[in-house]
Amino acid sequence: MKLYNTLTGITEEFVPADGKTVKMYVCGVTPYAPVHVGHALSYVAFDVLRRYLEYLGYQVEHVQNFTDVDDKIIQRAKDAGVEPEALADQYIEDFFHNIDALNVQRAHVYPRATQEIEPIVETIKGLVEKGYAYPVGGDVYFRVNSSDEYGKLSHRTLDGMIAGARVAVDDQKEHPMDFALWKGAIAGEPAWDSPWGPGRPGWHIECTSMAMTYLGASLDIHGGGQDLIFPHHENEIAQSEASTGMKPFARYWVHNGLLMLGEDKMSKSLGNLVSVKEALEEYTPDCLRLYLLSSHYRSPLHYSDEGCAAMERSGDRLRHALRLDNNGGGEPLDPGRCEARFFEAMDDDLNTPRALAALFDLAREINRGRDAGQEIKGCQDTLRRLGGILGLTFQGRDSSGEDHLAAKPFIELLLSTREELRRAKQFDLADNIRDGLDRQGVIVEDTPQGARWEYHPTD
RNA sequence: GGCGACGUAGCCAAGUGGACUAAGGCGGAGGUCUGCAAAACCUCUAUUCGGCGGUUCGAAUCCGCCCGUCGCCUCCA
Repeated sequence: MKLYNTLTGITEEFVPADGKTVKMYVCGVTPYAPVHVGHALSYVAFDVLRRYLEYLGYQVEHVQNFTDVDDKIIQRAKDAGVEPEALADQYIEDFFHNIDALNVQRAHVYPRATQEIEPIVETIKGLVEKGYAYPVGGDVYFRVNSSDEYGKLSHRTLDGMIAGARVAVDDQKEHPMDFALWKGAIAGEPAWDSPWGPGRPGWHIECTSMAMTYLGASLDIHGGGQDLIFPHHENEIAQSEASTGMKPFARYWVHNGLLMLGEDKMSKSLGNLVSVKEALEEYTPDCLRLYLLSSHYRSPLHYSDEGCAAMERSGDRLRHALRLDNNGGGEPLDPGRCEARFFEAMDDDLNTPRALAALFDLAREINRGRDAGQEIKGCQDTLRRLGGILGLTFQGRDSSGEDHLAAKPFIELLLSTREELRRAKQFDLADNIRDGLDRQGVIVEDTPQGARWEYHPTD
């Protein structure tokens, strides 16, 4: 398949270094707030990438970290009067709960920065010994000038960055762009021992260390949101390549576009976010996936209720095509053309909008084939299989909640009365019951198997 | 200020030089089904791709300028 590589700026044929095992590291969250739909966009995109690579026959080794020590966690924990570790635990649990609900396959390893301090310190030690980093005042900084390739991922130069004039001046640092590998301890904050005194890891070094610990010195794919390209991933490259002397640290850098809410990107720091939990209260997991996959993974996507609601209906369309039964035993319908279009789209830098279009066309052909009396079973199996590569479950809204509705026996009593009235051709009275229920939020639909109803609270 | 992305139907969104006389979804309009509805299905729904120039036999697709939107340069998926 072809993948766009941020490092080279072009779409390249992707093949893992050893031809069969894909080492994939995806940047995880800093757990101090509920996981939001923007995170979901990223993890669903990489989930689809992984599922597709596995479908192609590769074995994927998937590692995703938690940055469980950082300024924001410490601050939030202080505000909430809990230990930073407890706060992180709470949001890691939230992360798993919601990401599982979205049918995202779990990574094989989820290292946590706080549990990897030893290898992190070792990595920093090595960088200091080789002259790529220097300790000063309890901190350790990476010497940005030690690499003439610094800026190769984000495609910018040190001069250009400084011209931005938003670089904080710090007299301790040799160069304004030097970044912290180790931060000296501040009283009352979590700290670990190190050769430079007590402190904690900087933001970027943990990923370098954990990626190497669990996947080795060279990764096939390193992923994350586009907002991580600079400085996070740029710094990771600098550290990692300096540390091992091996280039490239990651062969393919894959970045997803950012989710927008209103005029800005959805982000924890701006506070304009919709949590996955909130979204799942309104929409099915398939609906959210369809929505997140309806635009290309590298494009920005605007989140909206209207958009999600539209996707719920399009999801119904796919589900319905799978529910149909054969209507006569005619010629089997051939899914080949749609299937080929699906794979062609997926091969082309994971073009999920086009892949979805192929799925919708397949659904239409199933509907048409059924009406024409053709054998549709094979096409339905294909639709289910291809949808599975996109992580779709084809599960509709769970209607079991209605069992708990206190009014259920009364509704069913009214409906059986209505059924008798209909049989007696007393349609005015029957329609009265239907309209009356409708006003209470109970939607009645007649089917060959009898009346179906659904409760939609009217708020 | 520097770097980058984008602007396609009422809305979302593919397509990036020639079978595009522009996918797909939502919405809308007709139809089938139904006692009537609903749901579902089927059909139709952009002579045109932000604007103006240019290159080319040929441009939504390449180049230039203009207008507009967004991202990164600071924590962020």
